[in-house]
Amino acid sequence: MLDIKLIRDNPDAVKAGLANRNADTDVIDEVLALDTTWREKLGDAEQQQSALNKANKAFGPWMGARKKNPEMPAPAELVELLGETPSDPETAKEKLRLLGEQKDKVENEAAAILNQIEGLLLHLPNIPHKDAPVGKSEDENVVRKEWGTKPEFGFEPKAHWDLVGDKGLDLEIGGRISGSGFPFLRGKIAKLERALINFFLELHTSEHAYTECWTPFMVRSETLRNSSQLPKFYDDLYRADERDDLFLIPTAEVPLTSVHAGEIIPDDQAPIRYCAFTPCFRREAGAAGKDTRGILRVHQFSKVELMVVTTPERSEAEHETLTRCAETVLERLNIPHRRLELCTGDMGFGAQRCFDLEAWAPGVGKWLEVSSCSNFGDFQARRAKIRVRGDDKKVRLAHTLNGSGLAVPRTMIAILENNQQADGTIKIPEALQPFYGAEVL
RNA sequence: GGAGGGGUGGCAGAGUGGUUGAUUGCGUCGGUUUCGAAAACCGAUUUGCUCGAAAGGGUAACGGGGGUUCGAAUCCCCCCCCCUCCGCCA
Repeated sequence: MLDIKLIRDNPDAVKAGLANRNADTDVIDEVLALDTTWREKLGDAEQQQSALNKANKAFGPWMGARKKNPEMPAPAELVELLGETPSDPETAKEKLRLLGEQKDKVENEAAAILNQIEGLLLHLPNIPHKDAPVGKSEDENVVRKEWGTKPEFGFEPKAHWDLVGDKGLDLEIGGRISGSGFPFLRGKIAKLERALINFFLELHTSEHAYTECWTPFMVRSETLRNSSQLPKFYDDLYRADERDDLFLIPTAEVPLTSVHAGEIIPDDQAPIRYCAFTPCFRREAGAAGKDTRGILRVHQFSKVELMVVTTPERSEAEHETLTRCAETVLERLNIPHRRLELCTGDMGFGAQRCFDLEAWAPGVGKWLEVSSCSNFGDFQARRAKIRVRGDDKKVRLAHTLNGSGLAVPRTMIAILENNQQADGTIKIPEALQPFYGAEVL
């Protein structure tokens, strides 16, 4: 969520940022107008409340005093508020009740407006970081680096769906059980899936400083709002059913981001780094008919996620570190890949800056996104109320970051397609062999 | 699913309608004392919103949301979470 104070103080900068993201900017004027009214009503209500509080505070002692002396006059606070000396407590009560109703009315009006403002803010994306390249669409993303060399084959490389039909990737059975986009794996491919998950986790926990987590795979709507999937992306989520407020997680980012929700973390405990394997469930509502073949785009997939909570001062450095951790996975697996910096028009809703890692897949002849490493700034922290406290005791919003490390299916595609041999077998990358238990698949 | 107990400040733990944002203890920070430290003593120690240039003022919060009342941490209703026991089931 954007900072209402930033919008107040610097509406033009906010609009410019939103415009770079191809987002609507008129809503900012709407928010500003509502905000002005809200603050007027709030001040009004609080002033009335203040007067009522003073009178109420004096009321009890007055009642007590009247027990000893029924002639005890009403206290000055009460007289001041009512503008007259009440004849008896019952009359005073009635008048206070009416004043309270007046106050409630204004208070409710203010609350309704605040609600409206929040509704608008919840649908606004983050403002891009000043260093993020400005651009309209994915065509303007910037390649920051390329690693490895694309393999040369003495034959026409096959796409993964033609490579492993006999090795246990069974899309039809998945379809029979659950529908399209739910791959069924058995035998060697099932084992390869497990090997990749273990390899990822082992690398990030043993060599990188991430704490392994095991999270719930279903979460409440509140948890999804914290990390900004809700309210805007409801259609992309699987919901358990209407009896429970539970959704299937689209990524481990969701449960991990809420681990420290509501907390104030001392600066010296930052950065807090977590990683977790989870299945990810996505309806892919907006992508129907796109990348339908093989396991390019599926409704359920495995992923190991990296997530960081840190101070505003450290977040940029952490962003680079996190991205490097994800890149290391690809390097160890010897997969040709590149790092893309997303332009303002292509970044995800909550990101202020984002690097995508793309693995080369020679069979399908495409770069495949296997990781998206984002710095959210304080965008998620504001929703989740995650804060940090410095040596000077000052409290400020934390920064959150996350990235895949990595998504399994597309990494698997890259391994299969890059390491295919003329005889139809696939060489297992050396780093993965201890986890897979063989050199060839 | 059934029965019961409970959710209060960093922690522990009081508080059942009126100067209680909240007794007290611990912890933490500062000071006195000391060559230094411990102990002792003194003081400080939540966060949000809002008004204000600032100083400072106002307001809100005792799991969450409603209600009763002139007034709610305290009474009523709904929901969530934790604990114990029973049932059921990996």
